[in-house]
Order: sequence, then C-alpha cells, then structure tokens
Amino acid sequence: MFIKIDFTSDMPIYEQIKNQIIEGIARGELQNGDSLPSIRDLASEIGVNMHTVAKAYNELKDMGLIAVNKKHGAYIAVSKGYDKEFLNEMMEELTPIVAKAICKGMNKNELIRLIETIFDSFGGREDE
Amino acid sequence: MFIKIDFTSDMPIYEQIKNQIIEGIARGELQNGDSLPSIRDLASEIGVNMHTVAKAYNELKDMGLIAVNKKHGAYIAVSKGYDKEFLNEMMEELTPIVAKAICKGMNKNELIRLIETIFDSFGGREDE
Amino acid sequence: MFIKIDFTSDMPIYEQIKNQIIEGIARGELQNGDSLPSIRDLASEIGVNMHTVAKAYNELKDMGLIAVNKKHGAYIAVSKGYDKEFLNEMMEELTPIVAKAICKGMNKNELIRLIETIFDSFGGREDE
Amino acid sequence: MFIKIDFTSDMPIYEQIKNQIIEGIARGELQNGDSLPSIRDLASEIGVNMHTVAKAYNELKDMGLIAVNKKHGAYIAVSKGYDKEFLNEMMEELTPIVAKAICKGMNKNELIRLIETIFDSFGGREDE
DNA sequence: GTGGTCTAGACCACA
DNA sequence: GTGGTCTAGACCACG
Repeated sequence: MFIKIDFTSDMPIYEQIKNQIIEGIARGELQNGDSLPSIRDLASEIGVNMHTVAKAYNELKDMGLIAVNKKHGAYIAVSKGYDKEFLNEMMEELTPIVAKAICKGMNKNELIRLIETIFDSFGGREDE
Repeated sequence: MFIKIDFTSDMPIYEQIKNQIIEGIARGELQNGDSLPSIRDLASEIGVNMHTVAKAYNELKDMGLIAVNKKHGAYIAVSKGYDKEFLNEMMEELTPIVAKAICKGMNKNELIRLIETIFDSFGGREDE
Repeated sequence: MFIKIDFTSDMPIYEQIKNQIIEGIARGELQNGDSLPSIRDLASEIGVNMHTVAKAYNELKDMGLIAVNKKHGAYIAVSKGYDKEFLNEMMEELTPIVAKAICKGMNKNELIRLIETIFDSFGGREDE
Repeated sequence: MFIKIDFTSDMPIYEQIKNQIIEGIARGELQNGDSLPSIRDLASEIGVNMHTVAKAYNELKDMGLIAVNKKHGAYIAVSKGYDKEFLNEMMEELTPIVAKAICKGMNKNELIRLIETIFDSFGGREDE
C-alpha cells in the first residue's frame, strides 16, 4: 500500500491520504485487521506534517473504516452496512455531479457506464 | 428560480450558488436564453456580498453554462458536449465516492439504482 | 460589408465593430473613399446603442483609417505608413502573446507559420 | 524577478502581474520549481491589494503555468504543449493586430521580422 | 505562514 | 444599470 501525494493538486493532503486508504480498502488490498503505518512513519515517509496524517486517520475512524488504539496503532476495521444517513450523504455528494453531467448533455446510460467503469476498476468485489 | 443559502454549511457560498444554478439547468427550469438576476440583485436578495455572486457566475461562465454581457447581465447559454478532459474530471470526482460506497458494502446494482434515482429526479431529460 | 456582433463575447461591442472594419480594410473589401453606414443606421442594423458605434468610429478616426465629416458622413481614408510609435504599440501588444506562446512550447517557426496563415487570410496584399 | 506596475496604464493591475510572470517564464528567468513570492508579500511589495495578486496567480494556475500549495505557496510548474483551443485563442488575439498592421501598409516580411525580434528578445529558447 | 473565502465599501468602462 | 477592478479590512482551513 503506497500513498502518493500530489502536492500540486487542489485537494487537501489529508484528503488525498484518506481517499487513497479508502480506495485501498475498496480494492481489497487493505483487509480487516491489516495495520496501517504509524502516524509518525507515514508522515515522514510522504514528507508531510504529522497532524496532517492524524487528521486523515481521524476522519477514517469517524467513517467506521479504521480503528485506532495505543497497543496496535491504526488498523483496518470496516463496519459494513450503510444507513439512511449515509445514503443522504451520498446523494448530497452525487447530486451536483450528476447535474453537471446532465448540463453537459450526458445521458443516463453514459453516466451509468461511467459509474460501472469506476466500480469495476475496484475489482468488482460485491461481497456476495 | 430561488436560491437558498445554508450559511452553516461547509460548502462555500459561491459554490452553493453555482450548484443550485447547475441543478436548475439540469432540471430544465433554467433554459437557454433565460436571464439570471444581476449580480447585485441576487447578492442583496440572498444576503451576501456582490463578489461572492460574481465568483459563482464567473465559474459558470468558465464551465460554458452561462454568458454574460453588460447590457442584459447574465443568462443561460449552455454549450453542450463533453470532451475527454471533462470525463477525467468526472472520474476524479466520482472515484472516491464510489470507493466509499464499496467500503460500506454497497454493490453495483444498488449504486446504479442510486444514480438513476438522482438522474431521474432531474426529469430524466436526456436530449433536447 | 457585414458587421456581426457576438453578444456573448468578452470583447466590448465597440471593439468588435472597430476590428471588423479594420479587417474589412485589410481584406481589401473596404477601399479608400468607400463610405461607411451612418452611425444611426449601423447602430439600428446591429441593434446596439448609437454611442457604441460612435465610439468605434472615433477610434478608427484616431487610428487614421477613416475620416468623418458632416457632408459625407464616415468614409475610409487610410493614411498608410507607420512610425516608431506605431511599432512600439505593436510590440507592446505582441509581446505578451509571444511570451505566452513560448511558455506553451511553441517554437519560432511554428509561430511564424501561424502569423503567415493569418496574414495570408487577408489576401496577402502587400502593396508592392 | 521584479514586478513593476504602471498604475496609469489601462491594463488591469492583475493582468500586468500575470504578463510579467509569463514573460519571466518565457525569458527563462523563472524556471520550473522556482517559487513565487507569497500573495501577501508580492502585494505589499508592489503596493496593491492581496486580491489583485491572488487573481493574477489564479489565472496563471488556470493557464497551467504555476501551481499553488499551502505549504510552499506558488511556484512555477509549466505544463507545455498546446492544443487546438490554444491555437484558436492565439488566432483570435493575433488577427486584429495583423489586420491593423496590414492597414498601415506593413508587409509580410516586415511583420515576420517584428515577430522574430520579439521572439528572440526572450532568448530564442525553443526547446528545453 | 499559506491561500481561500467573505464583507462593505468604491470607482470605472460599457451600453 | 451592468459587470469588472480594486481596496482594506476579517476569519478560516490547511500544513
């Protein structure tokens, strides 16, 4: 699991870290129980401040994807299953993107095919 | 066309304005040629500063959704058709969201159904 | 000689009028002595305010390309020959454009070929 | 790298800043990785408001000439290579200037020599 | 310390 | 009356 920061990106660094770990989990590279590097190690490895990594880990914990304790450090602990709140959040994030696509003339099938392409790029693991 | 700002939101005000106009276009409420309120009018109506509205209008212009002239102010002028760059941008925005959904155990069909729900909420207009 | 205004352009209308007349002269469509429409007529023809046309005509007069008098209205009266001041003005306008081209990796031949293409699009009349 | 503002010029201040940085890059004085002064430093140095500098930096970012991050501020990051859209933009900017030159009796060789003079004033660096 | 966002004013060019 | 530019402040997120 490598984390690669694009310092020219507009996306905050802590969010790049967060997203790459999320994507690692989605891809199946990071499985429940796998441990993440310590905050200090990861920070020095990618050359950022410790509290930038800490912020990323914190949000991952809040999302229910990792757990942190003093003994084992941070490790993957995915609590699967989504509730209505999660769906609302997804809709809020997706709505402006879908609207933009519609404005630019994308039709439903094109959009779905795009989503499928992205979904399949994660290995298509659907837990069934 | 009402614009409603949530001043407690993390989303910048200018982006809320931008998104609501984009969604208005996607919904078909705003059609080519329809004029938007003047920067100052909209600003005073929703209780924000002129520059905040100006920034939103400017980005909409850059996206090719509105045009601006000094006589008539801003009006809808959608240049449809998306290029590869637009698709890349879409993928970059969608990838972390799809990854999050996968982590939470959402499968491909559920995700597609969610997208379809959002798409259809705009009226499902695919060509015009 | 038709004048066609793009109301969505960022270029001021009076400048569009000015440029199209300049280009008409460069193309040889407008020759010395040819008369231009009256300010009132041109304004109503293209649907703009009279003083917008007046401003365009005024600048053309200042450039030494047209003359205006009460008897004949406005007509083409090109005073050829450029002085050092004109060259300085040209350099000031061209410098940032050339710099931009260099930044984007355009080389000298490509730039010259572009200039030649534009020059030839005016008929390549060189008065010799 | 000095930036010198002419407060009496018709050219907006933010555009003067932008152009001088572009010309610095074209001249090779500003190379990839070189950092620019922070928005506030440059603003106070040349005696203008922060926002004015910010607007210049923003447009340079949009042009793909600089990158910005919160740790190190802005620095040169030129993405070379121009597309058709860039060429169209160049043509739109150059056409009225070439037309003006033709009206004043400048011939093709004179114009090309002028362009070459300007190009060479940047050091004639064509590839690197 | 950096840029990003926002406010409340002002003046100007364009139409 | 419209947007465009500019100023002089302020607060916030990121690092």
